[in-house]
Formats: sequence, structure tokens, C-alpha cells
Amino acid sequence: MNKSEGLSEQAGNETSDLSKARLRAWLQILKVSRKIEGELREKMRTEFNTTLPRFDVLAALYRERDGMRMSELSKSLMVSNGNVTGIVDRLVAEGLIVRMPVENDRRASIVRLTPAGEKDFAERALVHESWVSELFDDLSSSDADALIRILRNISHHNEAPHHD
Amino acid sequence: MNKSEGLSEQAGNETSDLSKARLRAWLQILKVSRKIEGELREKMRTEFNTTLPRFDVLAALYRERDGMRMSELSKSLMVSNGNVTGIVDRLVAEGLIVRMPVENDRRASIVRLTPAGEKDFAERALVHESWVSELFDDLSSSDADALIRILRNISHHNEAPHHD
DNA sequence: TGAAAATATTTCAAACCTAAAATATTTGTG
DNA sequence: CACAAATATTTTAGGTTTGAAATATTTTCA
Repeated sequence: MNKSEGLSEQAGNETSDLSKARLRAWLQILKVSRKIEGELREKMRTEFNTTLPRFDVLAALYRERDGMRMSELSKSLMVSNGNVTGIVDRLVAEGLIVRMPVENDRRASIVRLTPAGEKDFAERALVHESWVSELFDDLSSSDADALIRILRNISHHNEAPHHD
Repeated sequence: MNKSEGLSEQAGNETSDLSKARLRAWLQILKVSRKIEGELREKMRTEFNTTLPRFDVLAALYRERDGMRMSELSKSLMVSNGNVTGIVDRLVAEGLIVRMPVENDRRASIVRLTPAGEKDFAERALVHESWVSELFDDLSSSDADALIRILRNISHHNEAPHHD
């Protein structure tokens, strides 16, 4: 029933020490993630006059200069399809991205940065990186590496199983 | 200008390796946090017929059996005051918590679990812990400790400075 | 070919979330 | 005491988010 419980687990011991340690780890991830996200949202608002979700979309499109489909975008950001529609609508209205038809598939559309969007993001990305670096001021190089390694293990375990 | 840059930083080197490592670490935190949060939200919905924010409120009140003020609640959950108002309204409607007047201060109110809310949460908390433990199945005891230590460092650095 | 299934996206309703304004009450100070 | 400042909470407007339903188009296959 509980995959996490190995040979040494005693019957009747409902929540093991390991299980409790994992819960604490999760709550700590959540705490840091909320705190940092809040700080960045505030910076985005006051200094860039934009929002975190919009910045995230621009970042994704900056990595894929030829553009992405709506579904690729939502998958990459790990948010729902419907959510991306609204954010893309606003970024289009701001002139930072465009929707383009897809050859041979009139259901889909490709979204990509406009020159203005590309310029905007390139400038802001550097400032964003400096904000993050300040917020993680106490994170040493070796701790950053350890953190990344541990978290990658967790993501890999929870990777969506792919269809074949 | 950039507190994170030490003596060895070269002028003109706009984003140091350390700064990039920290950015990668942040993006990885965000990725794990979104993935896990999504999985837990889905479980909450399908198996408990509730939402993560509501569960979080119950969890906070379960730790403080005598109840908390609205402001303590929002601070503890790191969300805005207005946000908590709505969630508390819904939990009151569900009969899981109650608002009580505060002696000598008619501005404030204290929120606490009803017996039903206490019972409900106690049962669900165990299941929740087992979900988390499964999602973190690959996280060893020592990695959990390392993760907690590193993340605590980060939270402490970003702790809100207190008023004296 | 032509209907059913699959796919890509948008729309919708409900909830969540924030920042700022509004409301109600208490505290501090002349 | 009066009344300004501070405090606790709610309300409001606008944006974000989800899951499900709706729409449009493409693919599959009998």
C-alpha cells in the first residue's frame, strides 16, 4: 500500500521518521518557494510594472526563439492550458509576443516574441538574475550544487511517464 | 550595488558563475514545488474533496488548538489578509472552523477548529503525510536533512526584519 | 468516403491571490 | 476629553489558476 516503506518498516508504525523528515523537507521547500516568489512578484510589479506569470512566459519563449505552441508553453510552465491563454492574450495586447498560424494545422498556433518582447526580456533577465542572487545571498556554490542535485532527484522521480 | 559579489569578482563580468548557479537552484526549487503542489492539489480534490489552501488553514489551526487571529493566520501561511478572509468564510460554511470574538478587542476575531474540523483534519493529516512521503520516495534521510539545512539558511536570510 | 476518436485551443465558473481602499475599533497624546 | 495615529479585518478590482465543457480541426479506420 505504501511504496515508500521498505523491509525494515515496522507494522503499525504509521508514520516513520523518514516520512516525517520528508514532510518537513516539503514544508521547508514550500516556505522558501513562497517567500522568494513573493519577493520577486513585488520586484516585478514595482520595478518592471509586470507580473511573474508574464515574465515566466517571456522567459520560456526567449529560450525557444522560434516560438512554441500553446500546449508546449503550458507544459513547460506546468500550468493549465486555459491559464496560458489569458496570459498570452495580455502579452499580445502589450505587443511583446505574437500568435502565428501553424502550417497544415489550423487548430494550433505558435506564440513567439516580437522584437520588442525580445529586447524587453533580455534587459530584464539580467536584473532578475541579480535579484535572485541577492535573495540567495547565503547560498554557497557547493550548497547550490547540492540543492540542485537533490531537487533533480525528486523531479526525476515525479516525471510524468511518457507515452510510447 | 550587488551585495552578492565578493572581492574576486571581475568588473564587467555581469553575471558570475555563482549568480548563475543560484538562479539554477531557484528554478529547480520552483519546478519541484510546482510539481509536488500540483500532485497534492489533485489528491486533495479527488480523495478529500477539498483544496490545498483550505487544508493549509486547517493545518495551521491544528497546530494552535486555542485558535489564531486572522492576521496570525495570514502571516503563518505567508498569504495576504484578504486572501485568508475568503478561505475562512468557506471553511466556516463547511462547519470545520468558527470565528470567535476577542475579549477587549472588537476589531479582531479568533478562528479555531470545531470538533468536526479537528476530527476531519486529524484523519487527513496522516494520509497527507503518506502522499508526501511517496512523492519524495527517492529522498534519503541524509538528503532530507541536507535539504532542510540549506533551505533554512535561505529562509533565515530572507526573514522579515522585526520591529522593536 | 465518412463517422468516430483524437488533438489543440478557448471559454467558463469557481476559487485563489494580491495590493489598495474602506470600515471599525483601539491606543496614544495634547 | 478629543482626535489623530495605529491596528485588525473586510471589501474591492484586477489578475491568476484550475478542471471541465465547448469549439474547431485533424486523424484514424471500418
